[in-house]
Amino acid sequence: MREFKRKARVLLIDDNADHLRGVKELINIETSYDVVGTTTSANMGINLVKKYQPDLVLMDINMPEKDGLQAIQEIEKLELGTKIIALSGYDDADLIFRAMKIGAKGYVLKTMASAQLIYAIDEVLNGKVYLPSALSSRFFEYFQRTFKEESASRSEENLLDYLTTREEEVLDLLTQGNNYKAIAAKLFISETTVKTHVNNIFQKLQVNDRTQAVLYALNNGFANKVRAKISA
Amino acid sequence: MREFKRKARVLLIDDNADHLRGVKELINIETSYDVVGTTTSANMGINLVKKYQPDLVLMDINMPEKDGLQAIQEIEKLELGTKIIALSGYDDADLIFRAMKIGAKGYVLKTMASAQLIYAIDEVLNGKVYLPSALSSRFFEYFQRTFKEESASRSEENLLDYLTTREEEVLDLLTQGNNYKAIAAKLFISETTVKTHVNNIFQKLQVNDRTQAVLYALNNGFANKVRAKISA
DNA sequence: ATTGATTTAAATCTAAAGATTTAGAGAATC
DNA sequence: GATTCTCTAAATCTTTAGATTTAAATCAAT
Repeated sequence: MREFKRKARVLLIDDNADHLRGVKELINIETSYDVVGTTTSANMGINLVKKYQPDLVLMDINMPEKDGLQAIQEIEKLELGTKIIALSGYDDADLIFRAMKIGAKGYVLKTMASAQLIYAIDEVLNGKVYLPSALSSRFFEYFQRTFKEESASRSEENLLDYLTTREEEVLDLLTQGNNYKAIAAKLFISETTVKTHVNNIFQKLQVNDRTQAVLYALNNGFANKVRAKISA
Repeated sequence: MREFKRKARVLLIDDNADHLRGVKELINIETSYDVVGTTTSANMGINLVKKYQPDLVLMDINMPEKDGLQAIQEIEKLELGTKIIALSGYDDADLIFRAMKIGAKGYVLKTMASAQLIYAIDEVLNGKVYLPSALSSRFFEYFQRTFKEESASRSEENLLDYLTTREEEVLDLLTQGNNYKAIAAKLFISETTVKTHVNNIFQKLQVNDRTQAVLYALNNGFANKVRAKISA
């Protein structure tokens, strides 16, 4: 599991100096990785990433000065392939979700056993994404809740269902920012016909103008609906 | 782990009759759960769910007749609180992602050890979401790839960055479907001023009308941007 | 102190959007 | 065969929307 061509280089960022020392010693004693730097400042950490280009960063995300999540995003923007494991005191689902969303390859609680942290480091350095099962469970619940609302609002009464296929085509072109002339050209019909369709769409969606129609469509899964029809 | 007030009721759906029998025996021998029904047809499975209202459904998602994912969605729509574990022969990231997205509480490969399946059933019946770590790794890679594109296009050149705060407020109201008059009223400024702002927004976003402006905003993380400022 | 950016505002004009009515042709339903 | 639905189209009219120019007040920064 833990064979590397060269010793993997690790950078530690944690505003708690005690915890920082503890993790550093843990890595030095229990693994063959090199701790190339430690810092209690997120901003300094970003500079050290640029300087040392470590393979892995352990990032505390509960820091007062700068948000650790923001720091992760900035490191990701550098596109150095730096792998990041978020360290946190909280198993808050929203935090976990946001960390993973912006590209963290792992998320470990500070209260977890040292072996858990080392295992996570090993896995991530081996190119995997690792979340302890207790946390991945949290993540998935949050994930499903997030996507549930979409399908829930879609299951109620979706005014989009009343549209005819032609009206769907017109609305699709509306959601791409086309005006009457462009829609007429693309559908090979007259501009007045397009106006008729658009007005009917407004009636059915109970809106007053194209912007509202487009917003309704986007907020009620129109794109998914159209793509589903195309792929079916 | 495996204490229930009443014996949990399980329904098996798998077009492979042999596999179906095998899983049924496995559950009968190794667990205390009741297999209340088995079927090789997805449509029949949905009917059986309505009839028996099982606690858990094991759903094969690689069936010829009907797509297992679609069947999962239909069961979810019934809102009976039925927990579903997807069974599949493939560890395809897209399949895993889609299954979890529509509400599957687990995803287990047919090639996995029996113990793995039983563990997944236990966990899910205990209210958890369970993905074997090999598969959750796949899931997360897919998840991050999906969200990466968003932040990537955001990191390039985001024309939204050139907007002034007032212009952001106006655009925010545009993305809610307001016309000039409504925006003027909400910002306590004249309609002509709003027009000026809107025209400046068009220039900066390089678009021709409000619909395109709204679409640009939504496709480039405008909502997130505004909310971030508010919460900061 | 002056420059530059932002916010405000008005006037004017053209173009586009939206509302409403009417209507014919074809397909599907009953 | 009659009816309903969909797609097509035009005419007319009113209302927004959008382009362009000009300009005053405010404010931050050099």
